[in-house]
Amino acid sequence: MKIDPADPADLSAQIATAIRDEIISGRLIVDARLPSEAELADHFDVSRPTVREALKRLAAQSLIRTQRGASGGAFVNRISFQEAYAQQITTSTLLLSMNEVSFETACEARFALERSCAMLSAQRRSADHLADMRAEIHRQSQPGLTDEAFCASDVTFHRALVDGAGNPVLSYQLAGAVEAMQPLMNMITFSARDRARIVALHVAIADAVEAREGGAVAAGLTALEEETQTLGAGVFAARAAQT
Amino acid sequence: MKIDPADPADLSAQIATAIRDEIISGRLIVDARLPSEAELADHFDVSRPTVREALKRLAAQSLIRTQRGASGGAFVNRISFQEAYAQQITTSTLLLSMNEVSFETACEARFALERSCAMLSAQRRSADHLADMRAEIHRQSQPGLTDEAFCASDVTFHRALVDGAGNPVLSYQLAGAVEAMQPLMNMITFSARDRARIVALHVAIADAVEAREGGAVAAGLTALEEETQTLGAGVFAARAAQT
DNA sequence: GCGAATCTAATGTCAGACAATTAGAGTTTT
DNA sequence: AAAACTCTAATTGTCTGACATTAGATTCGC
Repeated sequence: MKIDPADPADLSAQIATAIRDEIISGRLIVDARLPSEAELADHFDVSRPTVREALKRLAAQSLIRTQRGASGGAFVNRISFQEAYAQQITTSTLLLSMNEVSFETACEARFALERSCAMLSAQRRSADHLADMRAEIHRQSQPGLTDEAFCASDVTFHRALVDGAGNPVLSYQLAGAVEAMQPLMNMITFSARDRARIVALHVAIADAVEAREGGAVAAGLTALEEETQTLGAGVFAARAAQT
Repeated sequence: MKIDPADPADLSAQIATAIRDEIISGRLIVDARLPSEAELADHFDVSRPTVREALKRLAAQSLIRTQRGASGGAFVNRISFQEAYAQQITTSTLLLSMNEVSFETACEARFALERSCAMLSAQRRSADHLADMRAEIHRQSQPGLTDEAFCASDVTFHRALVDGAGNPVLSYQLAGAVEAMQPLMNMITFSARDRARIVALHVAIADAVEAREGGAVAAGLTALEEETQTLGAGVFAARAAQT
């Protein structure tokens, strides 16, 4: 591991970067134990609090985990799909909410990405995936559902569709795209007629998945995108008029 | 902001979570200044080093930035697309390298996602995007190129294709998919004949983009996926035989 | 009025100490 | 001999207090 001269950057940031590079390059493998905080402090010629700040940075990215007690320490963490999901969703959500990304752009990206699962999901989906989709459709059809619950069910429906492709990498990448849209979707008020149209499209998609017709699934998603864009445009216009 | 009782979790982790929730929920908006470390320490009834560890966790996720000097402090950071790219690539790369994701699965996901840009990129690409693609094709055709340089050029080619869709959210999501594949691609040794085939497919894709034929772009990507899968399977078989 | 020196508030870093936790060795008991 | 218990040592978690560094704000001098 390299040392750090008198840089303008924080020492803890430099140390974190140095260790992160060791992990990414593979020189520190999964479950390897890092030197103790005291040893790291000695090696980098800094104090223990500074080393600790560096380690917390890495812990925030799920790159390491720490364990107390004798033979404890910091260990290189095998990042799980679940942890990666969570980080991706946090980053994507904030990126969208902080950068004035238009509803149109976000929506377009989301459906374009989801269509990439259409073929695979139609081919590979299990009965469980289909049952999940049908269950969510049933839930969405209940009257008296709040808009938030409707959106949440919508997300679950689409997650089932994506997971049907049976490719965990694809599921991971799409988690960010689908979930990050939820705050934007939550701004929409769904009338009964809107919901009926959306549920009808969901039914069409589920039918296509059941029939293993990938092209029809993609077409259904495209129709759903148009519907969603129309709804979003309405909300956008109303908000602009209000201002 | 809520306080934290005697939890099993680290105090710094709890504090980081509390502040992160404030940011995600929008109660702390972009460029808002957090209380000083001393004030936070007082509020949460912990010491300043503990508060600092919490803030470093947030800084590692680009949620805040800090500034020294009078009227300095920690500010809610507007996460940029560039920062989000970097985080996504780091997470995706580690996820793939640490979880024994098969080349086949990663490759399938990558091309499935990239095909989602085919239509949009064919419709919207500028002359610049096309020129970038042509330039990379030219570079890839040079003899004596190292495998690493060939892969790097390949990534640049595909980034140009993706950026051609003119949707920053799409570009962000795909950055992880395309870049995370690079370590896996670097394990492949490309023979002259392999390169010729790949370059020919790149030419076909570029031609289709130039002609604004989205279907042909998607078909080209599918052909490229097959070629890549064949190459990857060869490497995989050789490595298995070696063991 | 403008520039330079000073003040001040905040983060960055350090040193040393103690608390809490846990694995493992050693000891005692059955 | 095996099991249960105790003790020890190593390591992270936290606290206190201090000093260094930085950069905006203020004041003073001209």
